[in-house]
Amino acid sequence: MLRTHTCGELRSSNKDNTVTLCGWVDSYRDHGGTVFVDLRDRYGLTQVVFGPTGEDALTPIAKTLRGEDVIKVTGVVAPRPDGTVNPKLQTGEIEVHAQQLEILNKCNKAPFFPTQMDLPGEDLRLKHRYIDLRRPEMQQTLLLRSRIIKGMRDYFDENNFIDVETPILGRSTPEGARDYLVPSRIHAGKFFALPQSPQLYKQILMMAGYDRYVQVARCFRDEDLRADRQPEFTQLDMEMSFVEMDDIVGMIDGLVAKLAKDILGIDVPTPLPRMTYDEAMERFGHDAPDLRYGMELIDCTDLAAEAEFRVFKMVSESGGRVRGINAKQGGEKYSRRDIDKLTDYVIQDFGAKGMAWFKVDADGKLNSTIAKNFSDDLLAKIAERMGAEPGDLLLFSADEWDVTCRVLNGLRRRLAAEMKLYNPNDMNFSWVVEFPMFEFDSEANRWVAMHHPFTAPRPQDVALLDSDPAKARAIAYDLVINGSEAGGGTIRIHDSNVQKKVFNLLGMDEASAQERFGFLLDALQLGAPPHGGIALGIDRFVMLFGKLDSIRDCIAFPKTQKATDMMTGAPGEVDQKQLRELHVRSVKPHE
RNA sequence: GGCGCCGUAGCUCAAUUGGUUAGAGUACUGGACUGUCGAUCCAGUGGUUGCGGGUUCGAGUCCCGUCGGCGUCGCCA
Repeated sequence: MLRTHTCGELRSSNKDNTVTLCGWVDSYRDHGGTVFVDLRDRYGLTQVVFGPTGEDALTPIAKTLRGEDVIKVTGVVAPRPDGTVNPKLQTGEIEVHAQQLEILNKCNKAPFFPTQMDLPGEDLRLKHRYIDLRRPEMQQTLLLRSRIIKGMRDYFDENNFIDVETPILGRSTPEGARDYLVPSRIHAGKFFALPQSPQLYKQILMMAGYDRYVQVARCFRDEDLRADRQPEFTQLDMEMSFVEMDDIVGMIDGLVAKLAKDILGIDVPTPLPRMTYDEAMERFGHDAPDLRYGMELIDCTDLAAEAEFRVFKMVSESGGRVRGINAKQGGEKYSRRDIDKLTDYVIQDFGAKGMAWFKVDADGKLNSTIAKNFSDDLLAKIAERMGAEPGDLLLFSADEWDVTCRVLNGLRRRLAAEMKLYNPNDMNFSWVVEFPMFEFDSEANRWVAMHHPFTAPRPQDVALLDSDPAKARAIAYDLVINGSEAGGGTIRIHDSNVQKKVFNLLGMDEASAQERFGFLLDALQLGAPPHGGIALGIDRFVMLFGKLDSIRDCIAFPKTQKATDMMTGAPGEVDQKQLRELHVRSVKPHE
């Protein structure tokens, strides 16, 4: 090693030691006769002094040091003079009096500095990621990520899981997300796909007798990005045999409690609370509700039917729903202008046709531009149903059920954030269970699997696969943290006949099911144990445990919203020769 | 693909209703200084206002297009 210590470890007890430190110049203070340099590495900062007590010849060289130069300094540890101890630094009681200085690498014209107060734009941070990653905040996040992954690995190791790697080059399955494709050189015209998840491999491992499998698995989905979504992301993937839902959920309960304790120092009581999908949608309008605050959805469809107000009346008579939320004491905070903005928001983002609202007067009466379309008696009933008190703001969505869900979930989240209804440091863990097996895709005019096509229906719902697929519920469970889906899993189908039936329901005839998933159907008839599992989104765990707003801050080298790497410039052009070898011709758009 | 926000010095930002030579802080360069720790003081360098077009006597500012970053809807089994 070029160094004897890190920049975070010297204390008064090292007095008179001769030490060698290496690191980056965090800052320098040139006083003429004396030059102070704060030397930084990922362990901390140490003040190095060049001056009359050190080698005089060093001072002229020390004067040339600038931010982010990489240097090696040898010197003697000394207590700082009285009155110059820096309590902000862990090493603040000492300083190193330099005797030798070597500039290992000069930093010329840095586009920005890890030390600067106002962070530069994210594009610049991503382009020069090596500078951004020097920031203590980024280093803490990557350390947190490392600790979370180690905590997970240790936990599953203690529980007798085997870590098995699965292929990155696999077969494309048109179901689900868009695949990243890799052309095959050896097989002209054929392609591998990068895995959206190791789903089928881990099921096959169960059939192979590896009854407790775990993997930190990189997954790829070629879909549009969001603040919490990257095209390549990391899952803690696990699968168990001879289990029921409670076994998987209980195993994860234990993991969550351990991580919360070890990482955040909080006690999370287990078992974590569970709620069915239907209840979540009814009470919160979303399958991953944020339970850190109330403001639940309240149904007023029956009352709306009595109103003269055309929108309410028509919606309730045509099978739609009229639901609302009560923003407690929101009447003053939200002006008419603010409410107009909320209306634009729900129209623009969720396809709402409008938003009805009432403010609750000091005497408890509902007041709004639409109030004249309601009898006093009806207004009183609505107020009572909504638990209205003076000063409250009531917001309503009247539309088809799914629209009211989207609109009110959006409003609920936005208002809760704006009105600070929860402490951002609070952590809430829960399960949402019993998801529907299928959703009807009106564009494709067919059923699609809500989770994936290998999800087992509840035993009592198997008959519904034939009679009423919409009503069939899956043995599925999502882990929800603070209103985010942090993971999801299911018990899998282990009966080839049920699997064939589901494939059939999803519009696959026997031949194409055999073509795509024949290996699975075969395996399901050659000794398949009952099994199930779950995958946790590690990037999101880091986001939530680290209180970060962007998934990009949890990943060392993330992609931009347009799925590019600003540092390397990927994706990039390739030679014609490479394309020819791959039997691929590139056709640019508009040509 | 839709909607929205942003783009001015290396960096972070300002620039009145469209009006003179586009400013400040910081970084950088030179100088002063033996105890600072966001060091201080003096002086200086630094600009195709992302790019292209348009409106106007006049555009950083208004309009259209385009590129890039971000947010969001669709999408994400």
